[in-house]
Amino acid sequence: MASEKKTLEIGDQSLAESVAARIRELLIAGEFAPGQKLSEQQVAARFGISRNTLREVFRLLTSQRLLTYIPNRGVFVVAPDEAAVIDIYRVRSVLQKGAVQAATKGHPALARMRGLAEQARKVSADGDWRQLGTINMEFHRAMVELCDSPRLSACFDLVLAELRLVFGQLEDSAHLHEPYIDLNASVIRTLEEGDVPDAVSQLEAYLLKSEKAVLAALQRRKG
Amino acid sequence: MASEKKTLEIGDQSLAESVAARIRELLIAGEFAPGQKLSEQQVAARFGISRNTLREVFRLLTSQRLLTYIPNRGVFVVAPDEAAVIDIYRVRSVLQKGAVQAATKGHPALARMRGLAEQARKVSADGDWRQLGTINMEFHRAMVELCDSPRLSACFDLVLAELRLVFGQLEDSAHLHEPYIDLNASVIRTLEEGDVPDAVSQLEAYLLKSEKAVLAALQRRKG
DNA sequence: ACGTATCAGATTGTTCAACAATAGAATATT
DNA sequence: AATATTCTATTGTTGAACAATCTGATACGT
Repeated sequence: MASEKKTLEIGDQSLAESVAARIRELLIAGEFAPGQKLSEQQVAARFGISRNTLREVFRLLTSQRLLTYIPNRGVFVVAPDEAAVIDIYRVRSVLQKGAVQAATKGHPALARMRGLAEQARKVSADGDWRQLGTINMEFHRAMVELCDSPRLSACFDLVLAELRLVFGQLEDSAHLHEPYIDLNASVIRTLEEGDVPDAVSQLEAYLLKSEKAVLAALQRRKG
Repeated sequence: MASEKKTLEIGDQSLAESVAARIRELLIAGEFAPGQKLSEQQVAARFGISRNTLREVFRLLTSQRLLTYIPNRGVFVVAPDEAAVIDIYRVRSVLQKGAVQAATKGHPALARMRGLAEQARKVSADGDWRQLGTINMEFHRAMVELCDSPRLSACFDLVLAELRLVFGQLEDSAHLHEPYIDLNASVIRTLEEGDVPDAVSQLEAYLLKSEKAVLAALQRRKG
């Protein structure tokens, strides 16, 4: 392994946290194979930190479910299977449906959702799938923020990071977001009109479709 | 600080994890004051572990929201305020309502709920408030397990641990569970009859009442 | 050949001692 | 009194060391 460059090293956080953030990006970008073992020595050397500090990093990422920790064996990149994906979408279903039902007129998150839906439409023209994925994620994050609950948002962020990891581990994650641009736009429109039941059913359709697509892609890759 | 005894030291887990579990128990038991600073040296000495290992412990407990970590300042016992309690109950509302709506006939969690409701009634006769609290918590944990989602259960466990911490920090947490024995029994009965909407509304009533009681006790103590 | 015991090497688990970096308090300065 | 300036205790991080555990290879017996 070559030595890592420090990209934009602005250190308002501790070393452990910034390295954790860097590794997290690498994980989500699919730079590591699912199930791959991360040796303490190698990773510590690669990022130029000590083993002790790296261990804190590993604890951090393990608690975010991006790494798996097996006592006396070491740390491994998570390898989400079918069950994990199903569970992730179950969480999404509960949290996002709860969010839509908790939506109130004029909530700031609604404006953000609208802005992101429009942004998605613009970006989709260029074909920048990577950014489209990011915008899509932000759209759904904003949806959960309708709950005004830091804890629910934190839980959702965790699950979303896991899902991004899955995307990164797939080959053809490119077109995985495109079909949903219109669905998102429709959801926010319906929501702004105040028709909650309709918004919920649209959301359910979205989640079901998305889950199927991810499961199919996963099976194509692994199964 | 005196040195801690090792109670039931069965080490199937790493030292860091077992110490984390011990400190967690102390926190929930209210042994530390809210907002109290935990010095690395002192705590490490008290539990007979090195600073490095203790740092892993702190990371663990911080990720479980039982400790607050301020860079370069140290680690502090969380001091949940009104906003935190409100947020905790918001999470409960979303998760537990979602669980009840996802309930299926004959789900094993239903049987556990019934058993725990009966157990609660028995224990309440003795006046063992501590155990009653534990049983009550287990009842609601079982409810969330209706979702069959490890991730939702994990999220709920976190929030429940926080809530237990709040109870521990209050003076008169004794009678905080008693009024709900009947409500719990009623919820599970209704649920087994398959009347989901009614169960949801009973649950809403439970949560509202409980939240108010906790907020009142919190205000009484701090206010 | 097959399963098992043994052993050596590598990796993790944990500690310790040291030093740099930072925050908070105490002191001095204007 | 308000602001600078030490001083000191604590956190942040490292490197080396050793114990405990796992892995894989070799040797053994059936």
